Amino acid sequence: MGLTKSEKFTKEQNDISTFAKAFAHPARVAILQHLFKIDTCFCGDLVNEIGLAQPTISQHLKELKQQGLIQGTIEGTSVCYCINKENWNAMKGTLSLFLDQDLPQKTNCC
Amino acid sequence: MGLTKSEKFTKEQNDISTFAKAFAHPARVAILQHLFKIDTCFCGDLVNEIGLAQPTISQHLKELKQQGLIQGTIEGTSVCYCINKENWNAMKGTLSLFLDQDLPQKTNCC
DNA sequence: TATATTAATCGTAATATTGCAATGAACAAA
DNA sequence: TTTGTTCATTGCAATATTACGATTAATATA
Repeated sequence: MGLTKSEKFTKEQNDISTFAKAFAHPARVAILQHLFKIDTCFCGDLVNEIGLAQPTISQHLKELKQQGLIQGTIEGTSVCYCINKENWNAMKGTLSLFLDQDLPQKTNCC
Repeated sequence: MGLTKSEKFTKEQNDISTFAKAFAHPARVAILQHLFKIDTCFCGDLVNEIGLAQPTISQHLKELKQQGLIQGTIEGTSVCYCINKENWNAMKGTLSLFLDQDLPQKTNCC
């Protein structure tokens, strides 16, 4: 069917999976890494940096923007993107709780 | 096209996105959380715990197993699943490096 | 005004993912 | 041996994702 049954899961579980989806594609990972690395606000050379077509990059940027992980402001003909630090930290908090889970102390049985 | 162009990205970028894909679905998040919570090795009531059909759960388990995040051993007619702690920690390490990136100290320009 | 630049959007094609009914394989128990 | 239990696999349908050419919108510049 291809349709995730979100209503079967808790908000936390849906949040975690939605955050994960945000960087479940290497192009979006590359975009985010680049925005972190560049110390001036970054605009449109992501297309050169990453080897994908402009509409493709634009589409990935749109997804990241919808998730709130990045934000963009128009500057003349170009658009200036950067990390939304607040939302990034919120994501980090949610995912850290998930990743840092501890196993009950026992000898693994399998 | 629907085909990710993995060859355009670094191994690290592909690793991060592949790990993220592992829990980019709430059912897999729920499975992992349950395996963490249960203090005895877990077998097959994931189907009851989560409200999806047995083949669907089985398919999600297969993906998690292929990623190495869980492992299963056969016990009679049932299969005992648990977290592969070593690989989980490896994933945690890779993702933490990504999530803990710091922005260069500057006033946000957008 | 005309032209160039930048980036979003539209439309489309191809592949991936999700979900489940039906079936099969392995084993336990009667 | 037959029956029941548990879980994997197969096959299929529906939706989602990825990618890009063509176009559009907005602005800057000549």
